[in-house]
Amino acid sequence: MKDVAKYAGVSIATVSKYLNGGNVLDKNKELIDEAVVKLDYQVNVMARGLKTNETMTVGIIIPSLTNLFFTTIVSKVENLLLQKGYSTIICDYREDEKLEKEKLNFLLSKNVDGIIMVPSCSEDNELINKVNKDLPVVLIDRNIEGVNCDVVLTDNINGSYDAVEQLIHRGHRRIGIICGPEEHYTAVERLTGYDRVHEDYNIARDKDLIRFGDYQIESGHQEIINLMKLAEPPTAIFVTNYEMTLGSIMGINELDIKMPDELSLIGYDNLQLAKIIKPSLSIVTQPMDEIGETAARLMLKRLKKDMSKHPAVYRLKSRIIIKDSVRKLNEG
Amino acid sequence: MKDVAKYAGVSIATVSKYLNGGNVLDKNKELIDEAVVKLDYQVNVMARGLKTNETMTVGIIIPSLTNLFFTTIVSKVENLLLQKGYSTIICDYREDEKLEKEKLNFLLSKNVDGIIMVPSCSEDNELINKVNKDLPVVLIDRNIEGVNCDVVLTDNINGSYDAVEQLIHRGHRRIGIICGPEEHYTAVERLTGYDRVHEDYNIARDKDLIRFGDYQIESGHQEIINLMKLAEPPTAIFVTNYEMTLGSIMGINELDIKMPDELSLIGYDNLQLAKIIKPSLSIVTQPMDEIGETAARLMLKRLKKDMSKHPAVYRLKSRIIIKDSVRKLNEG
DNA sequence: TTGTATGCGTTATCAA
DNA sequence: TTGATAACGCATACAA
Repeated sequence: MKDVAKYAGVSIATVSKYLNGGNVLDKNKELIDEAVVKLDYQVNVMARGLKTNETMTVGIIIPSLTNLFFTTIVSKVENLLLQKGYSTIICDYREDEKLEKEKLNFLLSKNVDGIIMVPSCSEDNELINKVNKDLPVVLIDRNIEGVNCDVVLTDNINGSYDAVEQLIHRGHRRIGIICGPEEHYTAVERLTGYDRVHEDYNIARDKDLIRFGDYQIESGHQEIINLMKLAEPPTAIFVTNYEMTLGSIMGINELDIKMPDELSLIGYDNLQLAKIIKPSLSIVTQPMDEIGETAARLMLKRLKKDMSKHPAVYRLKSRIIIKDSVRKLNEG
Repeated sequence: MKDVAKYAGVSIATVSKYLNGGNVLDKNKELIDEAVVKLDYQVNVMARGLKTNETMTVGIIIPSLTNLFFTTIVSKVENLLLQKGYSTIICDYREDEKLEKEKLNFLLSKNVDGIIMVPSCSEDNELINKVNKDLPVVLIDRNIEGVNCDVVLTDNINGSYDAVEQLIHRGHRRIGIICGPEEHYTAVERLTGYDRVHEDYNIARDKDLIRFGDYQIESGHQEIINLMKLAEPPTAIFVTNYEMTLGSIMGINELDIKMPDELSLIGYDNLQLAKIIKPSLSIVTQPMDEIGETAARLMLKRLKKDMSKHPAVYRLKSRIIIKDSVRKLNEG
């Protein structure tokens, strides 16, 4: 900037003011513009940060960088924040709660301006609340009891409810579900939807039909085999995330089960996959781009010190798409 | 730090020196340690950076955040660099070359200390070389003609050669291959391996058996169908990345082709997938963790101004795993 | 070994 | 509108 000032024949203060949107004589504007181009001037983010106490950096913490659901959201967030000049430091904690805390501390030590995170299910609210006092925190996908920061969720309960209801409408009564880990936030919600629709339609639940996986491919594969090997297997199965959906399709192929004749299936999350599978797969899709967009906008708003409606809770709608993998059961 | 100095009753310079590994009287060490804990002191990365001219930040640029191969590598890199105190700013350019340049400039404007990137195949060497003059650049997965920076690659040619050779050893002569985009660095290499082994074994190539996809699920699905609908379909097919392998398995299911009786298949990249598919899938796996580790170590070395053996080229070995999806063809 | 003093590149204040 | 100047928090050269 010193060089620019010298080249343009004005003071440093004038350059700084102009570059930050201040008013300057037209003559000087031109001079400075020219100098900036000529000298290829770039602001020193460190020096600016030292003064403004802002790093223009947002930390993102997710459970895994190899989970398509999270990385799709992160990709959206990253691109939106970058458009506003913000860097994102993306950390994954590999589903390890100890690592989660480490990454959080790391981001804090790097003086990020805000944090967007998908917390582990046992993350404690005190820590989050404490962090949230110093800088904006936006939670994604999972809420934490007693936490008072912004959060962007999907309506897992209704999504699950609607999916199972579609099966019921088509005459299914023995409906299996492959859930995520028993204490997991979204897993609990999705199971709740399944429970409620059974209650509402007065259908007794069979414990054997409710399986808990770990949201990984292999458990989807294993649990669908367990379900289909029951003495009285389900006529339809609802699988509650992408990885397990993938696994269950492998299982169906392995057992040579005809879909939808011998089994109706509704999967989760990946539209692309749904189109490729034959018969075309019915799924519940979460609006990943919208989730990312909402989280990014919310964060940008907070970064501008706009704390209106804090804490904000967004419940985005998931969408259910019924395709050929579901058939109507003949009564009797 | 001023506060720490005051609390400990020493000068700022003493605190700074101690905190940076300098020698200080034991008595003062204790005092400073106590003050640091008491005041929960954290260095101001901006102020430090302003002095040292280092941001302790490495930029990572990849084509896509939704590609498992890249995100696995990135996850490894991120974790290793963090252990040394480095942040990573991860950018994806969504396979868009224009966006790629934007992201590169963005990272430069953020004064990152180094850049690790998977370049688009048409990235120009001049730009990279220019950047590489100012800060260390490590290329991953794809090399660029005429570029003089460090690069970490997989031996695609040999990996492909070995895979196809295994098929030949088992009596296959009509071997299909589903490649990536025609100009793509790794796609060209993997096709070269296919070509060479055909030459070495004196097997004529049939153009119809060589298909070009785009490394996405759908093209794997489409091309395997094209291959199997040939008047004289191949007895074995080699699919050259993960997404297309996924797609081709969908296609096999759709066409109800019995594997390996009617078709032998070798896929790519995902060990987990290979274990789940029935019959168990033969694959070529790239050492993703090793790639990430090598790139991270190389970057750390360059960041320490150790420029020995520059530019370094690493060619990591891929591994071929033959499982039940490949069968021995009866001669005659 | 310790402390004083300087400067890193900005932004912001205030006088001109 | 402009410019001189202080301050941000730290690292370091140099003097003590």
